[in-house]
Amino acid sequence: MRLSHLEKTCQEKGLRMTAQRRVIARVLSASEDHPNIQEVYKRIQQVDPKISLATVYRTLRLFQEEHILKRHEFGDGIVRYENASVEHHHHLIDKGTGQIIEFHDDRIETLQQEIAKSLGYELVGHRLELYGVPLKKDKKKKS
Amino acid sequence: MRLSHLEKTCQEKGLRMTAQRRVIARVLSASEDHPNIQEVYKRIQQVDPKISLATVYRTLRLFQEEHILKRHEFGDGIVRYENASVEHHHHLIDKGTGQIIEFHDDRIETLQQEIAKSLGYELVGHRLELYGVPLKKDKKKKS
DNA sequence: TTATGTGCAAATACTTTGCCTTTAC
DNA sequence: GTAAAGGCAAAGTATTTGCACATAA
Repeated sequence: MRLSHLEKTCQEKGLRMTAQRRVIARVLSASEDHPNIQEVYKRIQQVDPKISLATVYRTLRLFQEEHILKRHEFGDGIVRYENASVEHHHHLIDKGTGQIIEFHDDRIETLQQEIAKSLGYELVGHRLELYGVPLKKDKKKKS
Repeated sequence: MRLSHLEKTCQEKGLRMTAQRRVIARVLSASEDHPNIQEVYKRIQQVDPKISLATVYRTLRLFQEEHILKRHEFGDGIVRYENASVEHHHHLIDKGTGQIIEFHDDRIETLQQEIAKSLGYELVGHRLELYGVPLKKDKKKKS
């Protein structure tokens, strides 16, 4: 197959597929990390340097509105994007290196539903981020 | 007593207390919501219209760095502040009205510690936001 | 064909900074 | 007295928009 996952998603949503959107969709499909706009733009430039920053902004906003992308802001004020089609998960951010680790935990999900309900709400979304530093495992060679 | 809570905190931290900082600390002490900068500025203006926006920015940043305030961004791109001295809690945001409800739940806290640990990290911070819509309680008058 | 998308530059936030004046300690 | 803080306007960033041209369907 020649279409990237995101290209297919765009088609399914009935979005008009221009060359620019194709490139942007491909770049994002290929991204397994959480790039910010500048990074996305840089990657796009490497494929087609003609694509303007305005188009990138417009397209990322469109993809966001269509729930093709998720927008994040991990406490450093920088907006990042992530392919929304990947399985539901949360993030643990390494305060030292900035590395982002994805995780999922059903107990948390259940608990959140429960809490929302107890407050009189139906949960329609949530955001959970953990910030941590690596555990010191000096005791690696446990006697 | 004449000093607001935040004024005292500032003194404890050894911050130089200017008239402007006093006003800003008082306004924030009196705020029980989660105002954004514009709102904070407006409230400050009502006390002392001479205080400049630059000073508000500088002071809010300072208070943040000193852990006197907490910075939030609840998904709408607007930066909001909250008195950091209040007890630890999380937020549930009403997607309809934007109303912010605070809650605390020890089970969540414990679970988060556990998850971080299982990923090899020591938890040093976290962020949890729930987004919900009011439950329909039509059955209010349960037969 | 024709509504929609794009590139470019200008406009609009929002936030920080330089510099000179003011002030807390 | 002196280092730190404030006011103001200018400078940065980040993002959006107006408009003429290009293009997908």
